[in-house]
Amino acid sequence: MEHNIRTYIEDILRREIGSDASFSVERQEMEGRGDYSSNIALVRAKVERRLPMAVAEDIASRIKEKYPPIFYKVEAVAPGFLNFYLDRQYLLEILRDNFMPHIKPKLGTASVEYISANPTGPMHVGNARSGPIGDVVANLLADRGYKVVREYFHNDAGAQIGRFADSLWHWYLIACGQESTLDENGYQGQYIQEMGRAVYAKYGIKILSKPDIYKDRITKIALATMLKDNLALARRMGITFDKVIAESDLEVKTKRALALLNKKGLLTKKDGAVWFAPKDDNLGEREAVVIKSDGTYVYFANDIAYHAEKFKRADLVVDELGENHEGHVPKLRAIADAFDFPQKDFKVVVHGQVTLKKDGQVVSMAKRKGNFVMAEELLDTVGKDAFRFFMLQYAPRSAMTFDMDLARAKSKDNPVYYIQYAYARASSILKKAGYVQRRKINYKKVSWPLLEADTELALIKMILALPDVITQTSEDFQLQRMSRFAIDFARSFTKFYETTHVIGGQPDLEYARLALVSLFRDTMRRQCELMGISTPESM
RNA sequence: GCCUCUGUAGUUCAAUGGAUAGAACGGGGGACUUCUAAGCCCUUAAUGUAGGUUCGAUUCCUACCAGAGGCACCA
Repeated sequence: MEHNIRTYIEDILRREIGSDASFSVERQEMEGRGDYSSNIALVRAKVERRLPMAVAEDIASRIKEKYPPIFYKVEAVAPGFLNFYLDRQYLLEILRDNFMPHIKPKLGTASVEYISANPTGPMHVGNARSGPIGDVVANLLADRGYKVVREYFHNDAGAQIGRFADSLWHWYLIACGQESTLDENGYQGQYIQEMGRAVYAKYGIKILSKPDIYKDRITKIALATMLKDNLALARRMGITFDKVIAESDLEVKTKRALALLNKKGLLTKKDGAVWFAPKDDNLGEREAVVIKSDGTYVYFANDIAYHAEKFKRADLVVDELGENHEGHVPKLRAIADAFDFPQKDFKVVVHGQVTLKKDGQVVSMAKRKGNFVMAEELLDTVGKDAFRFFMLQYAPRSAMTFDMDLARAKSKDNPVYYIQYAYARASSILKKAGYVQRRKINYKKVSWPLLEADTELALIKMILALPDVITQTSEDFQLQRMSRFAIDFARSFTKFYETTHVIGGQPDLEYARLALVSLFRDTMRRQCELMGISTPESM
């Protein structure tokens, strides 16, 4: 394991209190609050029936006594906070420690499903938000020690697809110059009209009289094309899937999964249909039809099969969904119960809606209506890095508003460039000193104690804080923590850069500073890799 | 109607019940001839409303107001 200062302080405090009291330890950046602080005394005051300050002072003096080499100052501050100031020597020690090889624990297999866009139209921005989120979750889990399987579910079956097939046929008829009216629930986007024309261009009117054969055939081709496009688009976002599961291939597994549920008594018949009805459950919230009265499966039935399979082969299952599927989550959880998969290992990440503004207007994004902004358009406009970073800046669950025109005009304002710029500057210094490719800094030969300036120590503290940021984020999936930390980290380096000249001067000091620059660069690269953002050597 | 989520500077977003609510963009001002000015420094400005719990609330509870999503033999 990497060194985690925050949890280390937590451990110290826990030992001091000797109970499982809940309290927090957090990193501080504000002047006068130490490097880390805790509210432990405020929490304990109630239990011990003493004044918070008294408790704080008490703990402070005990810790100072017991751990003199770690903290150069531990202070109690009104109304009862405990502020820890880390000793410089101790910091440098951990820094050296971090150069030792770390053994990653083996945590088993994690399945992460994301994007899974419906193939009935091009991927829109709301869908695409799933990409960077799911991908970074996968990266974090891999970093933590899971063997990660990235999955994409291709919804190419069911009633919605039937509707799509009818619509496609309709637009083909129109292209042929035939009379035809589109069902009111039909698809009417630009893209499907083009597809209809493309079918006409390919077959002419030859297939007009054989809808029973060709409707199905052209739909299959259309769906396959859509899948291919979506995966290609994902690749442009820097995402490659290990597994693509097609709903239409699931039939056997679905039958088997339902049989198993039936054996467990979790299926009931009602109104001629078969329902999934988990018992121990408060209400019909989770009840859902799995087999329609006409004998066909609904999507949910296939989802049961798919999840049953995931629960079998993975130790951790993550679903990344849009908020419009949030109502589906209790049912998914019921599936986990049905297949005896622990709820704590089944994580559902929900991302909020993306509202788009274009020409000052809010654009609604309904696939059937066809008025949506395609992810591709956005990706073309801002590029992969800005796209990913933009999506990662906000808490996944939060709704976000996105101004297309602003994106076009101001993609340069994206903080991702601030980060990359800091990285490029660091690279530039190292290159100038001759250290990028051929020669590497030998961290073991660095006189670290020569680094004394506040800007240098601040940078070191951030380097040492990263493991904690990664750990926390891999647990709660609040991805904005990563991107925000990266911005702060870049700022910290920029401050150092602005105040300190690295090259030149006393050789040992120069070497130590070069080492710091190199370390910053390594650390930043790791972060960018986790976020899937490129690190150009120059800009 | 029922359920879920969201209301924070002009705008887009942060803040495990904590200290002086942070950034970015925008607005206003400024410095610098060194390794990259996509940079730096200063400044401007906010918790929807009304109660409640608490030593302490943007965070928890209640009501209200405003917005989004879900409540199909759709996906």
